[in-house]
Amino acid sequence: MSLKLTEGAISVILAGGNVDEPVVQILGHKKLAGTNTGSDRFRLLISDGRHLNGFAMLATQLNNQVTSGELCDFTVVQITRYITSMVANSEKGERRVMVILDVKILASGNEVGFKLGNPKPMTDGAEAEAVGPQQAVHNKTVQPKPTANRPASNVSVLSSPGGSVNTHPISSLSPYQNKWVIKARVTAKSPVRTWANARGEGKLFSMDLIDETGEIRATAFKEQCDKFFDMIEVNKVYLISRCVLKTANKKFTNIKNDYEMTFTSDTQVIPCNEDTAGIPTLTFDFTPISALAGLESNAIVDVIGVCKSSGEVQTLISRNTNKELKKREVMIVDQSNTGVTLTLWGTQAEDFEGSTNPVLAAKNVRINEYGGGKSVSLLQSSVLQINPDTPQAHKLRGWFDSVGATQEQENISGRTGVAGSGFSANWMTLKEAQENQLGCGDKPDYFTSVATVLIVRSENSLYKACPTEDCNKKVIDQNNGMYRCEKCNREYPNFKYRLLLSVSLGDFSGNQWATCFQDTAEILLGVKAQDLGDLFHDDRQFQEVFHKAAFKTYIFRLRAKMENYQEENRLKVTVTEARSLGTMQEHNARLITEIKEMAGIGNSVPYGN
DNA sequence: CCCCCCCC
Repeated sequence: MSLKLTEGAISVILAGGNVDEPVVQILGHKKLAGTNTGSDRFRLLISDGRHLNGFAMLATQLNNQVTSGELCDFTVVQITRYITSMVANSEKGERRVMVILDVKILASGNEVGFKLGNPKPMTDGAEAEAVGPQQAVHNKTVQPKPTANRPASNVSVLSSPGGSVNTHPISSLSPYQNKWVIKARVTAKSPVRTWANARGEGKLFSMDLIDETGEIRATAFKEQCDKFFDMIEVNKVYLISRCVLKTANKKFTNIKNDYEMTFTSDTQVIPCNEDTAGIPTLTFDFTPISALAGLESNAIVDVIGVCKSSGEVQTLISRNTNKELKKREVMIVDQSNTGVTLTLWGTQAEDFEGSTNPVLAAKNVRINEYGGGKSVSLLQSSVLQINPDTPQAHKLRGWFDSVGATQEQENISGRTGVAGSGFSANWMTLKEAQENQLGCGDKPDYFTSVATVLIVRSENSLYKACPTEDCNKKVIDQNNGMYRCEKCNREYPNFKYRLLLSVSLGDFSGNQWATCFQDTAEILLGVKAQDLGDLFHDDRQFQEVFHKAAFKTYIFRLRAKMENYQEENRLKVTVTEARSLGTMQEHNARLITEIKEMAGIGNSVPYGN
């Protein structure tokens, strides 16, 4: 193998010229740390044997080749793909930066072991020497300098005489300079969303942009939202300039960039229909479905799988917003021979057609844990592609048609715990539930306890509710034979009895007050709410029902949420299910399994499997 | 200037 470097390549490239697949030697690298993992960048010192270039940026997808040592000092590589771009530099105006997109290693650094040739740093003289026709062309397409008195709307930094523009890599954008134009593809676009809070109200949409060097999120508020929403289309390429850059809050995004852009009244967006092949489309970093089980809840991942089955659209009411939600759960499977439930929301759920077993590729889905199983759920910021035309999707299709369709997959979304009961894992004693900070997050936590009913409060346990189906609002007795429902805003001649029962539950570790609504209260009391209401006039019989309910033991499914009541945090617990303990044999079998798991004895499998 | 992303 020849180790001949492409002498003179660096001066041509830095002058704006093109050199096909130059061979260079790596003589050093420097890590430019980002603020989060995944946003680190490496700057390489490269030599063509004649000149050194200390401003060769490595595309982030090649970072692992530096960290693995593959691109260590003295390594000789062929640069198979690169771009250059002008970046502002405070001392020297602009400088051309080379971004290395792909390399082929020709000889490892250890193998070579020394510096080839006698490369010298590039000087302005050297650059001038290399100026050719290309450089002359590029000099003519430099953007006009913004001036204070120029009308902003009719002179565009994007309209240059030759029709071509110098564009800047997304990876070079920062709040410290605003004279840039990016050429970027929209990979995701949010719907318009409105907000209203203490600081005001408005509307916005946001989009994700990528080019060969990186990605960034951009948001358009209010007027800009109206102005650009219809124009911006997913998968199209645009020339974008004059946005404001600010530090991205990593809490709200998984875009790998320390900054994000905000559109301003000055912002220009021009569709770009030419030379867009070099601008990448959305890239995925798929996690095999089998690996999802080992990841933490709330982690954001990309997944790809074939839809093996899909459920019906379900309608539910959000506990937080009281808004109606539509969701559809589909089972996707992949070559790891594992399946996971993927949850679609809204119109995506309604429009979904699963009967043809489409391949689904989803970017930025969130891992959820429910009942010991893991599932993935689309978020507003997720991207779902159905039957994408990619090699990976075709391979998956081939696997599914030949093997996957007929084979049984392990389902990591299946719940552990008592088989077929709908009960889930997360067994806890009452004390553990109190000590494990359950319900301290945004969402309630669910747990399961075996506990005994100690006290059942009869006071205020029964109330007269609106007779309308689905309205359980307490009615006001008008004392004229009519009952008023404030929620329905009307009076009825009748009502129905509803239960809202406070019970103290106890186990060996402690006790906990909990609330039972209609269904669970009827189970604990052993009577229907209506029948209990009919007994109301007979206090002895009425109280007897409550006495009989005490000292019975159940498997309780409990929902826990920490609430602040009179400046004190207290755990509010609701009974969502109360089940018979079953036979002692069944109960003991579960306990024995738990003990084995705790002690690490044998190949114990979750109870019920 | 948003930052909600849902349910069992």
